[in-house]
Formats: sequence, C-alpha cells, structure tokens
Amino acid sequence: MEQDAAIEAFAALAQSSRMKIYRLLVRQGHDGLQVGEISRRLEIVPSTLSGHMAILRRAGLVTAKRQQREIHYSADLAVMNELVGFMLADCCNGQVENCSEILTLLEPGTG
Amino acid sequence: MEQDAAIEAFAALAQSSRMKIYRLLVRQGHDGLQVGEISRRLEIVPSTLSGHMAILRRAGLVTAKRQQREIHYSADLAVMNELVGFMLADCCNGQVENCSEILTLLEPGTG
DNA sequence: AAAATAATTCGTTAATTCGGGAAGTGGCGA
DNA sequence: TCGCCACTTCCCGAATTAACGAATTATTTT
Repeated sequence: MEQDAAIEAFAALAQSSRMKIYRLLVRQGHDGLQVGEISRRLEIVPSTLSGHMAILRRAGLVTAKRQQREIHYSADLAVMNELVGFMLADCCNGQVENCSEILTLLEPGTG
Repeated sequence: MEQDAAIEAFAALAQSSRMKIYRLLVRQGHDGLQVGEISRRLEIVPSTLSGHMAILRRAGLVTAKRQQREIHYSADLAVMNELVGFMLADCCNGQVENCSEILTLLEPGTG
C-alpha cells in the first residue's frame, strides 16, 4: 500500500454517512447490500449515496457487483489490514520488543 | 470508541503531512520526537505543523509531553486498535466462521 | 530583566468537500 | 419499443480545510 492509497481510504471513512455505509456492509458480510437497500436503511437520497459509494469504491474499501438491475456492494476487509500494516510499519524502528503494545493489538472483535 | 471519535481519527490521518507525522512517530517508538525535530525532518513550517499536531492530539493519535522548553510527541498505538475494532465490529453478523478473512487479518508488521 | 528559543494562536486566501435536485444511462418487463 | 426502475452524473451554493506570515505565550539563558 502506498501513502496516497492510505489517504484515500482514510478520507473515505472520515465522513459520517460513509462510515455508516461501510460498517453496515461489514455487518452484512460477503453478500453485501444493494444501493436501494442502503438508501432506505440509512435514509440517504440516491444521488448523494451514489457519490459516497463511488468514493468508497475508489478507495478499495468496497466492491460492486451487478446483479440484474441492482448493484450489490460489499466490504473488502483485506484493505483494512493493509491500511493498519502500512500505518504501523517499522514500529519502534523494528524493535518490537520495545513496543509490546502492538503485539496485544488488533485482536478482531474487540470493538 | 464512538463514531465521532473514529471520524476524527480518520480525518486526522487523511492528510499527507499528518500521515507522515504519525508514521514518523510510530517509527520513533515510545520516546517520540519534539516539534522542532519533526519540522526539520518533514520540512513543515512551525505554525502549520502546530496545527497538524493539535489535530492529531485531539484525535487521540498522539500524546504530548513537555520536557524543558520542548514538547515531545509520541504515537499512541492503542487508538489504532480501537479504531479497527470499531470499524469491523459485528463483522458478518458475528458469524466469524463465515468470514475467515478477518481471522487472518491484522497481523502486525505485515505492511 | 532582557534576549533568545520553542511552540501556539490568529488572520487571510485558496482549494476542497458536502448534500441534494435535475437530468442522463442502462437493464428489464409489458 | 415504450416505459419503468435502479443507479449515476452533473451542477450548484454552503461549509470546511489547508498553508503560511505575523504576532503571542511560555520557558530558558545570560
């Protein structure tokens, strides 16, 4: 992951509606949701929502798949991993023993 | 972690200079760096840098400690953990077996 | 007490972001 | 093929964000 990609991902998540969308898709799992359903659940008008989806898509955080008339979006969790790896790379100059915090970090399902 | 806090953290990192600052501090480990040193290394003028440090500080991503005349900043890695936990909470409706991706995620030092 | 150094706050300007209505695409059923 | 439905693109005003010089606050040195 490059810095520009990381910034794009963070910027995508640094907005109330988009964070709700992403977290909703994370909860939905692999199947995801179609745009209309997201629109109804989060009460975001289609044009606005479409813009948000494009931003999340460009950031790589979600993927789109057309099914008949609808477009299904789902969260790509791997990008979150890359993001964290990038941000914490070479922590404590690689002397991880000086930095035990990081070892206990990042256990899934904590939040 | 609340949504507003998460947004504040992401917004703080969604900016080129601030991401460089944060990653620099992550590499420096517990001791951190003083503002003047960050200013020299990243070539950011003091007033601009000060604003960036305040944003990172308010987001909880870094902590400041005065030592004589200088102020030392260091990264607080725990917040990154909370952030990821919050974003991925209830992944796949809690059925983690449907969502094995997350289990292989987030191994430190990957990036 | 005055000068020097470290960092922050203030004020201005330029650029970016956000939300949503109107209009445009593309796929599907009658 | 005509219309409908799901979604996207275009456009706009309003609000937010970014950078930096000048002035300010806080701490140390002489």
